[in-house]
Amino acid sequence: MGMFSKSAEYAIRAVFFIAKSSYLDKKVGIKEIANNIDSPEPFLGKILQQLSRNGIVRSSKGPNGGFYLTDEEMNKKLSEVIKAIDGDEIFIGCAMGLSQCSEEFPCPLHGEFKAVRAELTRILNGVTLAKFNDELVLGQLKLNRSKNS
Amino acid sequence: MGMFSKSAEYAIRAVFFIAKSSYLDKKVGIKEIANNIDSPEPFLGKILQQLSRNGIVRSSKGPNGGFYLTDEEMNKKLSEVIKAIDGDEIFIGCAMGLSQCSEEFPCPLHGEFKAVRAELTRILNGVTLAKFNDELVLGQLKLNRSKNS
DNA sequence: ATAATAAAGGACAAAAAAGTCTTTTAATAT
DNA sequence: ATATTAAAAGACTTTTTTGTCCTTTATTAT
Ligand code: FES
Ligand code: FES
Repeated sequence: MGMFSKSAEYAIRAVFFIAKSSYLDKKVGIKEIANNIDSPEPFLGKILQQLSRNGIVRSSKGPNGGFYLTDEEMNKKLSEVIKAIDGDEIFIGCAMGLSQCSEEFPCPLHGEFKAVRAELTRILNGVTLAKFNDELVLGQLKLNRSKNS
Repeated sequence: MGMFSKSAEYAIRAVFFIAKSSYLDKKVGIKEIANNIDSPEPFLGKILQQLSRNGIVRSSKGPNGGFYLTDEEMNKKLSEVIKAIDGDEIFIGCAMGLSQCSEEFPCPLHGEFKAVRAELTRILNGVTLAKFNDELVLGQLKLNRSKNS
């Protein structure tokens, strides 16, 4: 695996896609999101449920329903998305898996890994869901590796 | 999960323990390692097999056998340990799981995540298996969170 | 009111990761 | 040579993650 779980990866791609759509004042359904971010549709549904329950995205049912963000969600941080799906272990856990990361009884990697985690946290706190809307609309950034889009 | 898989976490703790033992000119068996790093004994056996096949640690069978490092392995980098167990996805993979990380068609997080990965790589390349032997012998660093050490 | 739509929820299924157990192979001490 | 020791190897089980499918609930358009 990479840095995050598969679920979290789908979640990241999905929220940016929803952000871009909401920026263009469009709600989007699971199917459209899945097609645009290369994720299995029903599995993505489960992930969106979690994000919705955690207040990361909003949803409405019925015709013309779908997922969207208000200004409130647009200002959420990417770190909150990760935490909603993967928990906060990556932000606070010990590099070599000791039951808790401790200053008093540090593991060998403690000093150096504090820095890595801090950098990761800084970056994920600095990225809002709205941050890349302009570039995404202009097509300068990608949420998939497909032929089209 | 944390940054690495459970297997990789056990591997990291194990190699540092073996390094410390070899530094004191002692071979160590699976049981002793498992007891000292809080890992399930048979599962650790599997991990040590992989490390052995990948040339990270050496082993000898029979009475007084066990795992140990020569000067050659003492100079291996922690990044090699991680790669032997988890592969190199964490060092080269796209933050949001696109099939490949690409400069030409970057994902929104590309710029910032390059930095995180570079920092991670720099640190794991900078740590040799021998690096913490003195501190481990002195008991200043821990490989478990148990009552006794 | 009714039909159509789309997310929510729950029950499953498949695959991967984590963990266990038993047998085999190699080394050494007697 | 033989018994003993300890890792290697392989088959297996359990748990977690990933993914699917079907039913229910809420919303909207007619
Ligand atoms: S104790 Fe291991 S990272 Fe802090
Ligand atoms: S394209 Fe995503 S990190 Fe490089």
